[in-house]
Amino acid sequence: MRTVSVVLDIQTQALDAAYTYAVPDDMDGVQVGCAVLVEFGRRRAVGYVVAEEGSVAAFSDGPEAGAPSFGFGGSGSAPDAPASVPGRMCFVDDLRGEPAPQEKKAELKAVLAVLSAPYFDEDGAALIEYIAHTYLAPLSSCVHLLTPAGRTPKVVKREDGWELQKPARRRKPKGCEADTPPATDVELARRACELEILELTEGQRRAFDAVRSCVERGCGDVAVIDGVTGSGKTEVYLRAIRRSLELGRGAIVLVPEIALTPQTVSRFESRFGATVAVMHSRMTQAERFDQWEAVRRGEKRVVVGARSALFCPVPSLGVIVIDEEHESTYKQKSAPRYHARDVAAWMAKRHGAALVLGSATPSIETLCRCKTDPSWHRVALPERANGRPMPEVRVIDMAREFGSGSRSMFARELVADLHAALDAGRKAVLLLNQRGFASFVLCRDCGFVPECPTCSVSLTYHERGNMLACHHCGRRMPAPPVCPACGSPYLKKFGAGTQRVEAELRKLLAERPEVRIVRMDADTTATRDAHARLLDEFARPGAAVLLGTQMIAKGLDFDDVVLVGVIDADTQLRLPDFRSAERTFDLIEQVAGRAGRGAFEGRVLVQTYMPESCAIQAAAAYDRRRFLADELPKRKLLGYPPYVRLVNILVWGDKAEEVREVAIALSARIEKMIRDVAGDGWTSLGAAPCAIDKLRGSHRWHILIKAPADADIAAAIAPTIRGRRAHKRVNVACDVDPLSLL
DNA sequence: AGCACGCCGACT
DNA sequence: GTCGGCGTGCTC
Repeated sequence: MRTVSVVLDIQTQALDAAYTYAVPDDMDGVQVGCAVLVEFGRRRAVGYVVAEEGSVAAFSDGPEAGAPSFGFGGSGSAPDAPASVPGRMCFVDDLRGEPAPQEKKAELKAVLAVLSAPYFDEDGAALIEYIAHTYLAPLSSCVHLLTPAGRTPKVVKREDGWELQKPARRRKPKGCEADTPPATDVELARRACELEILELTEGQRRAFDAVRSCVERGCGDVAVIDGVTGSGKTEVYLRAIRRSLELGRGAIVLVPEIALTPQTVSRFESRFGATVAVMHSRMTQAERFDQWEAVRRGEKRVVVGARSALFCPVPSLGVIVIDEEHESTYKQKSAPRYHARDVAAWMAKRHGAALVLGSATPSIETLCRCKTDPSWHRVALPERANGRPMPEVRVIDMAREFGSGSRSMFARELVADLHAALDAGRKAVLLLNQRGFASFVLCRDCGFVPECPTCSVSLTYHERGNMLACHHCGRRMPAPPVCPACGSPYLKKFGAGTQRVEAELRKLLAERPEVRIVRMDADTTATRDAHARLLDEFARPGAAVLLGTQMIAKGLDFDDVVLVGVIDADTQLRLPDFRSAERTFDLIEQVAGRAGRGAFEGRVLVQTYMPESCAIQAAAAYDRRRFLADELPKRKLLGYPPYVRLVNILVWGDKAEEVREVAIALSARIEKMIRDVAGDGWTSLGAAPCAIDKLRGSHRWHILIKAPADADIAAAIAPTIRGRRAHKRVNVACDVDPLSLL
């Protein structure tokens, strides 16, 4: 009898294993990747076929002494069990060590119906298993990475039982179906090649050679293009994709969500035409599904999108490009907490594809990997493609500025340069890391600072509507006229946000009504096409100032920007995070790259109260070596990546006391695991409340673990995490290689 | 998650 | 005497 492993589409930690079902002899179409309807207990559920039962052994880690195996074999979730035999059904009775009657094995339920064509193949199933294993994530959350959002069948409970809801049949996207057969990859490559009119620079040629040999070798090599802003990395990506198409293979390009502007997308479309599929969060589910379908059918061979585009079903994948590789948007902040760069590296190996990572500021982890892993190759592009020099960066000591009598948030030098740029009819970009008007409000009489009632962070004052807003949960409330604690009328707004800088800027430029001031932050880009509209507004000929948060730091390419001002470089630097110096360095280098891209010389002014800090000094000198010489010994001394790996175990729930108890108990088990099995180089910092210990009403604790850089984290931690009994009201999740510890 | 089973308090 | 609270366990 044929059997299959099925991951149930029921979102709970307790059901996080594959279950085995029988396939009736007369049922057709049950394949890996299909959604199926099954009976589970006395309910019905949708599940996804992840393996033919006979092949389960291939997924299993292989039983090790005392450790439960993990994989699609089911039963792996049973704690402290003798190792199960791969590929054999293993009931809980067996695991308890009782002499269970073998006949129980026959009691398999049957698949009731096939609900869909396959969403993924064996490679996809292996990818699901890899992500679930590596990041200790629930299997069903990993399955949904490969499944088109909102287009999968569901069962819902009704009074009269369980009802199946199939997604509505989608009308054919207008026209363009049968009339012209899609061009072959080779033909697409030929057309793209004709559009390669620009001569590559020496650096681009070297980078392309390195990338091309990775593509041609087809063994999952990684090329890191370490190229300054404006060095022409995109042209290298375009040619890498063309080369991949020549070999009959498709491509995936990941960009940070915010870079998914028409500007970026049109670069790819003008080179590869209608074969480009675009995926981003502002699209409707139906639009995404149409793209997903076209990719799956092989009609579109190049996918450009944000993190989740990595899982688009591109047949015969030849190259994956990740632009701005250092960006933290590539790490998912909810389960499965995967890092697109690391998953892409695995996929490249599996598919015999190449991985191309590009950045002006590669992450320290990536730079380090290039030194230790022979399949990771770094190529430098130290010069801009147009031969222009990098703009001069000047650091302005704001304490000294204040000391000499200036009370403005703009240093005198910045004001002078701004007027000069605008006089010449050119443009300026001002960067500020804080949206809203003021970062917090403080009572001058009693020191009270209004906090979000559900998030334990201070509220940000927004001038629009005189509101206080929580930037974590989005809650908004009217700003109180007097101190809620003591009734004092002296509520002072501290710190400057984009709204306040905009107001100051309008005052400063009151004599110049013709100068356009465009503010770009999460508040002004909330609507669907706001991002593109604001950029168009800024791009119009003539003097203009673009004022925004980090979202303006990357990707902008306007020839007539001659001045970049960083209003407060310290906001990042002061965060209690071991990566804050690296982020500050990256931010300054990235934003500096917006200036002087065209024929005009650019200039960058960085305002700071910490002018001596190495991150700022080194960034101003474009001297990464100097930054690393300062930063790496600190990381080593304090025990942070890249010298160790981190795992952050998150514990949260509604009841503070229950969360605390679970966290402390779990911490004890972790410490026991470290003593008994993990060995040297592992440490646990114990259970502690999170820095933001309340978020959206949920109380949060965490356990930070440090492991040796070469440790097999999943293997060591899985028994403790997967093997624990799920608590009703307290959730536990793992964040492997976390980017944020808040 | 959802459903059953099971063991202790106030009520048609 | 039963109805019903939710604590515990199980679902291929």
